[in-house]
Amino acid sequence: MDARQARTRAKLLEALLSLLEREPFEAITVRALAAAAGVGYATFFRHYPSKEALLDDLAADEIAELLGRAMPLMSVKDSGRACVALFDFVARRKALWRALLTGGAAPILRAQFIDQARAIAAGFAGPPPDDGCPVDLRVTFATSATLEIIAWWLGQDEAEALPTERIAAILNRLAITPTVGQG
Amino acid sequence: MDARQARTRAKLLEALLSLLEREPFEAITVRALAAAAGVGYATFFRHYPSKEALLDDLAADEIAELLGRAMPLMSVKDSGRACVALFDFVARRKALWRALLTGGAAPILRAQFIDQARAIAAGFAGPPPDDGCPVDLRVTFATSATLEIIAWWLGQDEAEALPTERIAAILNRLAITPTVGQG
Amino acid sequence: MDARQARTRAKLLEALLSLLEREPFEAITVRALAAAAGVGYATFFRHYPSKEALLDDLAADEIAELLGRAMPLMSVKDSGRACVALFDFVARRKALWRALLTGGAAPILRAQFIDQARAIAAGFAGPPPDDGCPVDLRVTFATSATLEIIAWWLGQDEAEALPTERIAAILNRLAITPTVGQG
Amino acid sequence: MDARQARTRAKLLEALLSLLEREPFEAITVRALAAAAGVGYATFFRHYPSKEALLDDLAADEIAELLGRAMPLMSVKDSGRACVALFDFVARRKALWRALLTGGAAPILRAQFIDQARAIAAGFAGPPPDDGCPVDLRVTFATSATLEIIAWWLGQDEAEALPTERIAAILNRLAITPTVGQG
DNA sequence: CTCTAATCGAGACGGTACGTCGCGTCTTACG
DNA sequence: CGTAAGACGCGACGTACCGTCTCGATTAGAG
Repeated sequence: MDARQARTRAKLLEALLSLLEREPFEAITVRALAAAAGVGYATFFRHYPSKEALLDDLAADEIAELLGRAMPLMSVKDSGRACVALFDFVARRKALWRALLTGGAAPILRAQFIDQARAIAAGFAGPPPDDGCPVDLRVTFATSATLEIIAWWLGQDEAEALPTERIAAILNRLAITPTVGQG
Repeated sequence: MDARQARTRAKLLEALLSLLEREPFEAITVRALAAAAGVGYATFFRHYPSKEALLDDLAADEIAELLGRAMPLMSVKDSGRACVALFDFVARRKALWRALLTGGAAPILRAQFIDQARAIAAGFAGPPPDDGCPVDLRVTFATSATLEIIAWWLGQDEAEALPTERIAAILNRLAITPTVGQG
Repeated sequence: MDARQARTRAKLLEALLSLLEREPFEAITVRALAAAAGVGYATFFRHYPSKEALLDDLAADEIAELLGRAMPLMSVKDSGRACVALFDFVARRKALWRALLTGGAAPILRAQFIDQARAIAAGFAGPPPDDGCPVDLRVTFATSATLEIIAWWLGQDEAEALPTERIAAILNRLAITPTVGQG
Repeated sequence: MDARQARTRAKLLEALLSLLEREPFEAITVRALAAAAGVGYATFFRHYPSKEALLDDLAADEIAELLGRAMPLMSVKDSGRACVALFDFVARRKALWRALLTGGAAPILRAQFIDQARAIAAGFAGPPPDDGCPVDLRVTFATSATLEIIAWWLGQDEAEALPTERIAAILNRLAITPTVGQG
């Protein structure tokens, strides 16, 4: 791949990331994006068909990194550690994740998240415990619930927000255990 | 209140309802709405500041009716019956609820739903069991999870979709019991 | 005629007059007019088909009064006195005449003025000196030129404006004498 | 400058010119203009802030050409020739000038005309004969009177209209001589 | 002095044009 | 000769007035 292409893509991703911390995704125009990236307006469309596609790209990276931190620790008996790792990661990039989970960005992020989660779930060898709940629903539920809890936490007042261990424990109890364990 | 106003409002609500069954909310323009309602374009804005506000109104009605069916049956020991009632209601208005839970309509519906759920939760006398999970998060989680599961169910292929009792049971186990009970 | 009607008409005329001193005619909406007159919006249309018609009414009164002052003094040998009377009258209602001669009000006023001038000219018995200039053009020219000079005078800075005798003399020389006399 | 811009501007001017021959300026909407020019509606505003500005542009061209024909012939002793040239020019574009001198277009045209006339007057070296009439008023009067006489002539019935030499002579006598000469 | 009809206020309504904004395509001028 | 800059067509937005209309609530002026 052309080095210039890679550079442009990187600049666009970075620009989106920086704009997202200042205004909601819906309010970001392609023109602003191109300007912030120091790139011609038409050039944007040579790389992405829409700003949604760019966000999708950004979300893929971000989520992959998040899951890369949390999933290795995940196991039936010790999912709690994974949850703590997850919140530690999110806590370090609050502004970005707040932007990703609110407004117009949320559906795209959600879809990406579910896709990646599904891919990982498919990788697990063992047959899921059959309690009548389809695997697809398990994944959807766990993912959505996780995002929901993260979003709620990010929306709280900075001062009185729950510490990461506490919120991680809640996440584990409400979203992870019921879908991973035997129910 | 002027009888004309009430008539116009009703026509607008009905028009939105009918358009929602054909196209996603984002794709519905105010002009199309006004035309479908047989109402002047400017008249729309005399009643609602935006199509979102109209949707909010519609959602409020719809959710109030849904909760009116399900909540009376709700109790700690027998929330299952409420879940079945809920899915029976949704099943009867599949097209509409599909529209409400997908695309741009979802956030508005979600917010309405959480508001109404919070109001109901506030009505419950007894202090919630303190397991470290704030009431606000309980409500948010239960509501989101419920909507998530409904949305998943509506998204399934008609042919192989789970029967309402089965999906209701799953809803009860994943979303209701963990937040209502002692955890 | 109903006393209420007369009262409403008077209130509308007065309202227009007062609004004209604050904003140009084009910027005055029928709604503002009705409000300023303390009259229902629809009521306006029960009296005048448009704000132009109301202005026409107002202009007719105003011009009739102006001509009533100036014309009696008019004669071939002593038109100068008439011109002074004319400017004295205008000077006393500067704000109004400024409004009438600027912006959207001007054409209507002009038309009224020419009509009334033509009517008066028709009343003069003697055949006009035939120098090849049609009477209609004489009247149009004299009227327009008069209004033009008045408008210019009203547009001048208050401080350095010409005294009425001076401007009256100019009016007499440029507009009146050439059309009344033998040329 | 971009060739497209020039092309668009030309198309807009031409469109206005052609529409003016069919309907009064006030009745021409920006939408109709854009459509007649074969140009997008929003594109209009990329070139002119309002239809008035476009008319101003058109008027500037038209008046410059008119004055270009008439002024070179102008001199104290032989202004008559200039008047004839002026009416010859106007006669050749009757429809357009009728449109320019009636209705909403008139004030704009008048202002343009006075501006250009003032510029030309300022170019004349010699000090004006001081008869107590300010130069500014001279110019305003001569210009207005000229336009007035042209407008009257254009408004006459085609059949019985005065020949150009006759109306030119009248113009010279009523408007030009009194302001250029010693009065 | 009453009663009946004209007149009024209030304001909802269907229209139409406005000027703005963002999109995604396509032309052009420049390096 | 390719590429960024940006002009363009499109279409929805929300605003502002327009003039029509339907209400009741007054209020003349005729009987």
